[in-house]
Amino acid sequence: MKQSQFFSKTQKNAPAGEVSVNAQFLTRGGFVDKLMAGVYTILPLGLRVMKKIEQIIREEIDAIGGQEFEMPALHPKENWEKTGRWSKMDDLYKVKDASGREFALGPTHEEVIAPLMKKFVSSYKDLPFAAYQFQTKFRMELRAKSGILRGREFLMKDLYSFHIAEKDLDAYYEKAKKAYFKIFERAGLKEKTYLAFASGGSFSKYSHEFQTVTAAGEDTIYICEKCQNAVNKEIKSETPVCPVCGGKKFKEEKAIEVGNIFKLMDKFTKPFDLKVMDADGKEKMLVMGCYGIGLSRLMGTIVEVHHDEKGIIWPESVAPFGVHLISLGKDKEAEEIYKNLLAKNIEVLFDDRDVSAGEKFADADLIGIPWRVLVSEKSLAAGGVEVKKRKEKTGKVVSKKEIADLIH
RNA sequence: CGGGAUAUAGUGUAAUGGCAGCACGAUUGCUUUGGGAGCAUUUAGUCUCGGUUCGAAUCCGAGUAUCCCGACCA
Repeated sequence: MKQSQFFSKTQKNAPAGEVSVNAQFLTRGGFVDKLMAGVYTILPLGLRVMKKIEQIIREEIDAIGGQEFEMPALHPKENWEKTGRWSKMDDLYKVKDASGREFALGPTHEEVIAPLMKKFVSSYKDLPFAAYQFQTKFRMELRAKSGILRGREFLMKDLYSFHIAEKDLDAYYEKAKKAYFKIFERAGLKEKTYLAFASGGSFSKYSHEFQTVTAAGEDTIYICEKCQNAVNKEIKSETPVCPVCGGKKFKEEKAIEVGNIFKLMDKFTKPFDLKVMDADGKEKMLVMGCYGIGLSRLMGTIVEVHHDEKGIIWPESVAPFGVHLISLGKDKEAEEIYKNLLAKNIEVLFDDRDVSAGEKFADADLIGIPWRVLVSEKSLAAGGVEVKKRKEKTGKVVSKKEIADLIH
């Protein structure tokens, strides 16, 4: 992609009052644009990152047998009344059409998938079953905050699993837990992400959150010094020792919840009477698990974790481009390198703009593409191009032919 | 939802009751190219509604929006 033709533009200053790091850099870099509090347009640069994250999640969820589908965002009121959440859930967006009929804008999709399963699952032989989607969710946050970390409309991956027996749910739950660790590892958050025990609601003792340690986090977690599992502050008083190893020493940290897995048991299968025939010829109520990851929140969290004073430092796995190619008055030579890199399936953002060198460097640092390849009078005289990693201070000159091998 | 702060051009700001100004950005042209360069050109604004006043960006009231703290948050 040539930067001169790219839709996104960078800004020198962040809007006044915007204090969160993710909002500042993502806005200035041209990744997102705020429409209103908690509601963001994802610009082309941001969408590239989101698609990378989405693909990582897709691969890992497919690997544990999830089947991708897509449910509507607009839900009939009746389904939400059936589960009691129409009146109980206070962050539910409710909309009315001209005839006065009411709908919910989906904050989550148990009310849609449970009745859906009734149509497709009729025997224990159909189980276990797991389905997931990437979908825009709506939650009426009274106080949207922290840039894209807590929005009113946001993209989420939600996975739901259905089982004939609790032990099957338990087994799948453990598989999902492992898949989640892989996802956060691949997204560049391995060192900072902890499994945290959280409130399990009315049916199970605990749910599990994946908490990434960052100062921008809204939650407080206590990390067990012995086994590195964590406990959310909300249950810390009733869980004074580590539920995994019994350890008593904890480190307190601010963290952001990047994922949550939950055993719902029959909470949503019951209202929809989701029963099937088991092998013993008796009808059984299904049990259910749900597993969520907020993609937009994950993108914001990655920025909170990976940045310096100049801008974002994307992990290679989620970077919008692999290489930022900068030409300083050497467009012809740069064009040739651009084409060669593209031919090798490397994603390149080619800064062919007619602006000063300083502006190009500042933008490259802000946007945060992992590799910078510079073509200039100086680099050509030294034998080729200068290649520099975003996270490193200095680069080195390599010949034009060596670039692709270096970058892989 | 409770509390606090703020609201002037795309962004940052000035004008405190008397001509809405500056900088950055954007635009067009020229020049320039190793850390946000220069000259010229064009562009665009007082959140909304009401009140006080000869006169309101400025004072008063209400509303709205945004940010922050808290509460809430499968």
